[in-house]
Amino acid sequence: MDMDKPLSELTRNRLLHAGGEVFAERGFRTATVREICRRAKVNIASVNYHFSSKEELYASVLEYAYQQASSAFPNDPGATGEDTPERRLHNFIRNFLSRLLYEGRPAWYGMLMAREIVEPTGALDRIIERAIRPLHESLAGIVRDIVGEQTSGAKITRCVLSILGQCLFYRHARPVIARLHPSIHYEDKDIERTAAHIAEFTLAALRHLSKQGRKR
Amino acid sequence: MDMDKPLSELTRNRLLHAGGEVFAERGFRTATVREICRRAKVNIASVNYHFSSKEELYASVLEYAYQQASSAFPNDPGATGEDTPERRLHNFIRNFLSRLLYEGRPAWYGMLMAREIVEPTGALDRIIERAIRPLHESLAGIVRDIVGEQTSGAKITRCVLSILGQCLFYRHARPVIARLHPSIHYEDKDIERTAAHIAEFTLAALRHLSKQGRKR
Amino acid sequence: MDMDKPLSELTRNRLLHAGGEVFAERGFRTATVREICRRAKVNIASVNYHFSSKEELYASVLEYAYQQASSAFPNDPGATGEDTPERRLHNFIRNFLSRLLYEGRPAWYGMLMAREIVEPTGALDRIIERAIRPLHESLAGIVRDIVGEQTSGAKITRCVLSILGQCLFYRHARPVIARLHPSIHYEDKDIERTAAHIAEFTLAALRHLSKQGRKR
Amino acid sequence: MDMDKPLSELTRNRLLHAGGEVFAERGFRTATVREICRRAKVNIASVNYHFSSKEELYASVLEYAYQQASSAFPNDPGATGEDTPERRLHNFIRNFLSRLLYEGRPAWYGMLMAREIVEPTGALDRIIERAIRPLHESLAGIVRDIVGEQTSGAKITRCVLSILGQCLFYRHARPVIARLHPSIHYEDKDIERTAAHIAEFTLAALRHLSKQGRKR
DNA sequence: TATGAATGAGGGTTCATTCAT
DNA sequence: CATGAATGAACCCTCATTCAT
Repeated sequence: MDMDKPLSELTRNRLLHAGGEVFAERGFRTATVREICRRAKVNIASVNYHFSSKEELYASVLEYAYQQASSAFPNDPGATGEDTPERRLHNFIRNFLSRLLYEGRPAWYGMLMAREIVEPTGALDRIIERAIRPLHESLAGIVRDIVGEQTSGAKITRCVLSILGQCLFYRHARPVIARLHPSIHYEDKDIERTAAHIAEFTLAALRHLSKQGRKR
Repeated sequence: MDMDKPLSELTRNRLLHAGGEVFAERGFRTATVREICRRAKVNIASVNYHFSSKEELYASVLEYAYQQASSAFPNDPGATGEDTPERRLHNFIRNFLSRLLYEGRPAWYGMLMAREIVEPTGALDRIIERAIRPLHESLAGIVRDIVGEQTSGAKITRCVLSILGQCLFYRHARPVIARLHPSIHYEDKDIERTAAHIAEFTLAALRHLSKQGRKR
Repeated sequence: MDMDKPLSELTRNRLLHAGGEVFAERGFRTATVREICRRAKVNIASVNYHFSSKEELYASVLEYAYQQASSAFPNDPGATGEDTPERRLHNFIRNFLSRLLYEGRPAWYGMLMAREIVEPTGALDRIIERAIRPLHESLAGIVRDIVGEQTSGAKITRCVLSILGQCLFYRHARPVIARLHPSIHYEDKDIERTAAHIAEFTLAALRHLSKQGRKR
Repeated sequence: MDMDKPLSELTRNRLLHAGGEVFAERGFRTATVREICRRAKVNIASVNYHFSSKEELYASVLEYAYQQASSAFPNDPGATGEDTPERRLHNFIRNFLSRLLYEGRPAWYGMLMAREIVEPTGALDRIIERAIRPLHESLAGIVRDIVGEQTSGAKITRCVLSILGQCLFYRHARPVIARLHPSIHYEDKDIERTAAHIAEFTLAALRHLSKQGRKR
């Protein structure tokens, strides 16, 4: 049958996938268009034909990765439903870790995000507005529900950073963790376990702050 | 006693400093030997003459940076003295953050370490054994002193990762934090404030674990 | 009688016009097929479909430009009518300058000719026989009528070159003239003024030669 | 003996000569760095090492050509000595033609100038100030000495353009002249003959203007 | 011991052209 | 007839490294 999928879509998609892999492995500058095209099995001029430049390809890969990750996992992790704030926090952490560490397709979303955060390119601003700021705000809402309204915005921000820092560390420091603590793996159930720890660690801290706040 | 080698030593040192700056700013692959030599005001062939290759220069820079940082800050942060474990934890966090974020000379130690953690080169293994493993173990000792001996090693490791993750996030995600939370700065007193938050956040969590442990 | 070919004719014509513009602006090698097709608003494959190659398009553009210019201006400038030779010379110069410098549609005939003269392509020979040789001969006839039959053909040729050189300089050196003498413009009345000068300058020279010839 | 001529000078000079040839033959855009390096028998990276870009090489070639031509022929053609204005005009024309058409080394000065005039690059402004404006002014002085002070500056400018146009035509239209008038050559004595014609043609015209001016 | 010129591999990009649709 | 995606050669330039001095 072969629905009327245009031929170009195929090449474009191949480039997006190959680009995602190579950019994730090597970073923007170190990645080469030639390697991407080799892996995508397309002509080297295709990048400029479909994306007009390496930089644009990179931006498109980030966009594509974001969409893929968004559709693979619930759209606004932890913010849905009428669960207790504690459960929403746990859900958020599990979901965020899954996005970062999940090894399925596209395996490189987390790595791309991590690279972009540490070594930003011109595409960072778009990423921040599209993906990161909503994440921060969503998490801040959950934290506020736990610690109570009397806690200052600055304090809540610090807590958000503490939570994200704990999660992202498993992505950023993965090579180091692999060497120092080889017993920590990244399968689904390992991610579950990691999420459980971070949720417990964080909840204890937030409850402490909540009590402090109420005392004042 | 070979007093007459200051000139070549000088060139070496200039290359180490310039290399530290440029590698920290641009990363290993993106940094260019020309730029390093330009900034060091030495001949372009000096890198290969003194270090035989760009890669060896990079390894030497990491080693040099580690030594400089070790002499600038207490050698084993938080492990010294006979303070209470809680104060030692706070000291450790403050000290680690300072190393990571301090902007004085050499400003690039933290950035180099952060880069190496996220995007390891061949030099990572040496770094791990020289700097990172001792750090992990030192911190694990403090955590154990707080939560008590009955807590499992795996749990302690997780806590160590949670602490380091909170700290490193301020380095890794600095560009993002600067955009989302421009009120967070990196002066000495800001580092102090960040350390205070992380210490409080962590202590609350650890005390919770400690109580849980005792219940069991 | 084949009334139904307007569409392909339209594409051809659009390519001829766009090609004329772009070739005139950029020259044969520097002009790109993409730019021409973009400006003609036709598919990029059209050039090879209608003209089989960029080179053939260029030759067709030259041919087309010649025809357009021939129909826009009297066919054999200065040779018609039974005017005095002096008036015919003035007419010739004005007409030739108009062809070269006229900015209306197609504005690019003069530029194409000028480019082809300075930097000939494979199409030059055709141009010479179709356009340039008749021009030279026509002008030589006028000159001969002024200086008299006793003047040698070689001398007449030199005079023809002197006249054409004066005219073409305004085309060839236009960028330089614009910088050195910004008061010289290229509107209709400016062309008239330029033609008047060249005609006066030339007539004085030719009359001198004429007198010299008669003395001998 | 081999005086201490640096080795680099050799490569630089080779590139200047090869660049002059290729740029003259093909024009700036069409000329390739590869071809230039091939002809100069140097590595392809040498252009960027010695001149940092193709564009800079081109500018250097123009500069070099100008200096070579200046030293090969009297510096300010026609302006020297206390000759009569008529002889100075003849000298100027002969000298200018020689620069343009001389086939010795570097044969390409005239072609480069001609190309730059017709199809200016970014280097045109420098050329104008260094070479073309002085030429115009020098020639304008001679013309003024012949036609008298009462003639307007605009008229003198027109005469200068008429003279330069006659001369440059032999360069610009050389391919066409070669086809239409194969009896015209470019040897030294032919240049002499061409100069004689242009000088005679021009002098007749200028004397006419001079008389007109005096009548008024 | 130190220099700066020279090297060649490989970088991203652009081009006229071709081909399946 | 017409399209737009695909091609591969060639473009200029940058790089870490080497070599003669």
